Amino acid sequence: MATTQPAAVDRPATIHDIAALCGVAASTVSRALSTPDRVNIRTRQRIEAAAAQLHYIPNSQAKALSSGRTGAVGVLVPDITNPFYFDLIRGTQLQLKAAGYTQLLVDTEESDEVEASAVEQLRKSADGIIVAASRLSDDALLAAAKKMPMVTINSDVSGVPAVLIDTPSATSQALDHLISLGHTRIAYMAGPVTSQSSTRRWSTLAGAAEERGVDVRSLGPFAPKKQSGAAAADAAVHSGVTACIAFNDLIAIGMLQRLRERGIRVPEDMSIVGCDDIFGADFCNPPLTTMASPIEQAGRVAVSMLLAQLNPLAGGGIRSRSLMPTHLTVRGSTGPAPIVQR
Amino acid sequence: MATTQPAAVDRPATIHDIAALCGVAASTVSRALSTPDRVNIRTRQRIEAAAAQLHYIPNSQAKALSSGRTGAVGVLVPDITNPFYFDLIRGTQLQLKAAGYTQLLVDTEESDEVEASAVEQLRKSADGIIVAASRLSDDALLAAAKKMPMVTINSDVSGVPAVLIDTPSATSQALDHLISLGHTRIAYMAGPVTSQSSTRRWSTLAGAAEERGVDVRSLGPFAPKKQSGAAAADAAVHSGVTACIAFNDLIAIGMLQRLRERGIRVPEDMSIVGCDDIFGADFCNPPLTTMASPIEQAGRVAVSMLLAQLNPLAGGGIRSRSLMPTHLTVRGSTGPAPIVQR
DNA sequence: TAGTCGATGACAACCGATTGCCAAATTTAT
DNA sequence: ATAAATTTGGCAATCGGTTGTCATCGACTA
Repeated sequence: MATTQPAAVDRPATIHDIAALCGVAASTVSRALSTPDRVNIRTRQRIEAAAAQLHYIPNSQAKALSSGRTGAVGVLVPDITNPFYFDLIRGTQLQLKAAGYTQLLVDTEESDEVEASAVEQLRKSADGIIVAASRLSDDALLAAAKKMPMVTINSDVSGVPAVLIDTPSATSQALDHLISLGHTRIAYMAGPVTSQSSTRRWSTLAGAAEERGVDVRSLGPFAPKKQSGAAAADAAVHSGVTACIAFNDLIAIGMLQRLRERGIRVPEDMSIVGCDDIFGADFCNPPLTTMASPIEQAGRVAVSMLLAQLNPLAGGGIRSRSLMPTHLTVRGSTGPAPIVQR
Repeated sequence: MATTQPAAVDRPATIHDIAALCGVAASTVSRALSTPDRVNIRTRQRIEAAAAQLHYIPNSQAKALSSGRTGAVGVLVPDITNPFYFDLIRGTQLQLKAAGYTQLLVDTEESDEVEASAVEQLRKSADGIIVAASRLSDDALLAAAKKMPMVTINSDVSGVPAVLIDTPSATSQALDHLISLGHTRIAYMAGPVTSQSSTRRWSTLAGAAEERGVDVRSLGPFAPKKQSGAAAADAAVHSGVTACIAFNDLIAIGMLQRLRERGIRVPEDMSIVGCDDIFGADFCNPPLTTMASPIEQAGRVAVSMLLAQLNPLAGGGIRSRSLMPTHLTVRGSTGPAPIVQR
């Protein structure tokens, strides 16, 4: 067998090999594979058979170079090791894969400069980008979005399609939850100053607190890492509040650890609310009351929105905003306010 | 100013634009940028200035196509959402970035087929790959390694460079730890059957148990996910052991949760040892005794080994094996064996 | 039977770089 | 001053596809 096979060296097959094997031009092979209707069904079948026989795998570089489309989408996150992004990444990965795209994951290290250079880099090597929790200014983001298709997650900039996770509304729920437990002196443990989510959440919280007539102050900012929790815990204790709403679960969990070290009981002496319901929030000690949202779904939606931008053919107007619902998940880290006020 | 600038449209600049601006050939620009010595220092400076002025960014696709080198390295992990891989990924990412490479992260979904096809795919689009916790057979892995530069993590296949995390030796430590606490009936909660780490660890453990004359049995296999912990916990309880060594922390943490639900106290009624010291192992309830190793460093080492393969120029023989030390971290999930034997 | 049209496939330019080869320019040696 | 040895820079092929243009062919219409 295999008498027809001319020179099956070890080098991967190209469309030229297929063309030679079938006695047609390379362009015909290209069309047969990408625009099947443009080619006679019988030649197409011959070509497909030859392709299979030679284990043909298209060279994505070459394809990208000549067509201008790379088949890749960049996904930028500030910190890969932050569990919050795991599900997000998984969501984008699954959805991109289903659509035949490749995911280029980039860790921007919580830095606006790294993020900007990554965007610039990706401009050549990706068809579009998804930017989670951008640290860029609104203007920079808008400028970037004009240069290449983009969807942001948790950045609300007019003119830039976005998936927003509705933590502000959940924050109000959290506040009501704490108020109903008798807390009146509450702290918000803020995230990075460059984080839009943090500032948005604080403004919502401050407004809600005023309406309800309770004392809510902002402490921080704190880096969104578990280690920052120690400083946050100390700040909270020192400020005399009885409950805290943390920027995210990482900080909240760090606080839990620190408070335990200091012998301060949660929730008896201090209630803690986190945000994101990350891996670990359900099994820490005590389990964390937190604001949960469908993160993986947020990733999928972001991909859908981006792909709609890339292939405008399919009907349906392009959504430019998508709000993901968020709800409060009550666990063991919140409880009645201590009776003895200090 | 900018009178010389001919047609600075919005399209990114190419070497041809630079060439035109400097009045030299495109090839000279290419050389000036990649082989500076091959070009007169004065023209080089002019070219560099022009490049900066035009915000030139080389097109990686084109570069890859003509040079054969992509400047990218594929990193394959079975499950992105498994916290164990976070630090690994971060390690590879940092080291690759430092060397000017791009990381292509792929989630192989715990499937050998997905893994195989990813390897095939990456053959064109990456210069080399790093495969963590491969689910491929030894033969398949060896065959793949012959086709392209590769470093595995936790796969011990002769002929394939590998970084091995020395959990077997730590497993013996864990066993001794449990024995010293008085345990004599111990279970190993096995991971996936296709996981080499799991089988290697079990054989080490079985050998050590025989030497020491204690009863260690293998239960499972269990998927390396937190949900599997429930089944694992029930199996352990049913088998009548007083201590368990779990394939990884995910299973161990899942067991902790399940045991708590069933009212079985840890460590009073049952001791649990995990493996990997993942995010969460220190703050679960009780904190998990586990086997820790420098995962991020493992990622860095894997990258170094791969880059040594890619650029054999630099002196120093290529290491083909690297063993990462592991140690037992004792926390609250292990304690003395219950006095009343059932 | 002549004329028209759609389907099909081949040719060739092109994407943006790299690189082998050669010629011109410059330096050095004689 | 001339020849030889080096630099230095340009031409053109190449990587592996995509895509616009055009010739060919058969079928259908008039």
